[in-house]
Amino acid sequence: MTPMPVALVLEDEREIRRFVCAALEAEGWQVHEAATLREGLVQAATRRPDLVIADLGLPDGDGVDFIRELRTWSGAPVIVLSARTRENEKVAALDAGADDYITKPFGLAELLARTRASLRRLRAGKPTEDAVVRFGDIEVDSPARVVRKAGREVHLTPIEYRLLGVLIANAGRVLTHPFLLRAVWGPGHSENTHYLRVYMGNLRQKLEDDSARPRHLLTETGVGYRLLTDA
Amino acid sequence: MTPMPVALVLEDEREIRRFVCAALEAEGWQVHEAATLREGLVQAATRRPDLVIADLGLPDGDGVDFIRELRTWSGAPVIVLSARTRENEKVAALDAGADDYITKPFGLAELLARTRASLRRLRAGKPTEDAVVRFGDIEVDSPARVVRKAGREVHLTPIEYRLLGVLIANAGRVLTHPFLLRAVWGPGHSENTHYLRVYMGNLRQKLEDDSARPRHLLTETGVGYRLLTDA
DNA sequence: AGAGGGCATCAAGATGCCGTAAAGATCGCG
DNA sequence: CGCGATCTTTACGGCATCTTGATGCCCTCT
Repeated sequence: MTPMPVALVLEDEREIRRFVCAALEAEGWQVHEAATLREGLVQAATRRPDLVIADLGLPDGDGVDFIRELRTWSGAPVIVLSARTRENEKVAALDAGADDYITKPFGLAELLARTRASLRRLRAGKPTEDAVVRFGDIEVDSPARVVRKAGREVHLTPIEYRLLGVLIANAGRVLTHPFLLRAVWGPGHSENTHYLRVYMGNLRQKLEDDSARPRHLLTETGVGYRLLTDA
Repeated sequence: MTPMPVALVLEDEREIRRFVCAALEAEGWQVHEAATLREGLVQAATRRPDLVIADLGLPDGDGVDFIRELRTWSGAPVIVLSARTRENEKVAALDAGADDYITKPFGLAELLARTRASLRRLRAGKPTEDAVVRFGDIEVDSPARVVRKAGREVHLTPIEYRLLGVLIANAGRVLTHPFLLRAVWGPGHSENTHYLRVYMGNLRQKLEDDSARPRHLLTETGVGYRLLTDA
């Protein structure tokens, strides 16, 4: 992967596909293309991409199925391209294992920024486990179960801490409401979205400088939340 | 430790136990004995041995569990005695934190050689783990098994002392209820959270200035307890 | 401009955990 | 066999946390 990262672009509209491919190639990616779900799976299996960019609306099937299938054997990051109109499809895709999403129409800068983020996350691997995680002036000491902000210790309740832990374990990814609810409250509570609003509010209150304008604990309207560790 | 090193022999078969103890005493060790896992943990906590020799097959549990529990608060070298020749048993014991492994039947010479090696390593390696721990006006003298507050000696019962020992060994980090219960009462008592409330209460009564507003023995509601040594 | 959905914040119950005291049960020891 | 120390268990008041509902803002669509 190190010499030349490999990307797979799965998109049926020829024009968009060319645009995305050109942008990635200019950034130093080796790009492969596919226009159908079926071809996408074949390409993914043969090319072993380090990154997949996939449209959801494909002629021969749902992009969500593609992701679910891919996830059975590959951990490569998947960025979803989606039209704004289908909000719940976005959620389904993220729940199926997508890492990020971009709403059409999108700009070049945004696309490249997200690919870089995905790649960075992949390279970092997972030395994130039980070490000390830092972002901004925040410090999460997992072995000690202690959180500090600007050196001063911050007390978190059990649920607050668990929620933060899930966000950290998936830093940079967009996590859907149902995913977070299942992860923190367990199966069966996958709908009380209001819990999340309250507890994300608490976390912001305790960790962000300006809880009204968060820099790390971000809201993805209609979809979920995301922790940004580099900002 | 220099005057007379302390050893703990954990072995259920009376004959072997006597044999090992006699050998160690002849070598200048002060020896304590235990025949069960539970008693072993109690002895280890109260005697603070410099060396532990443990059988794997105990009437009330697996010796591997003993090692794992011991390792949560003590770094003393552990030599395992075992009739089990299987490779994975050995690996399990060493993974749990054992330092050496002797297969039964074994000769006196071999046993003594290994104990000497342990002792040598102990003397050389660590300039004695901080024998005396201080926080606030409290002073815990581990080798002497004595606790003082503001110079005056405080009497602790065995359980109180063991609980304090585990907290000190993991100072600064939050210890969950099950963890503390296993470490102090042994495996199988991991649910009686109320024990902890009672004994933390006792410790606070004896050690804190204002037991209602503790400065060192802190509670993490819904999670566990932790000892703050700098405050 | 108005309606509606999603979000943030606040604040009041409801819940379950925690601390304290004190009464049994157990053990070691003389 | 009895006594004291320690451990275990029970009971209960108080409090941290969780849950739930109400309110207002912002954005989007009609």
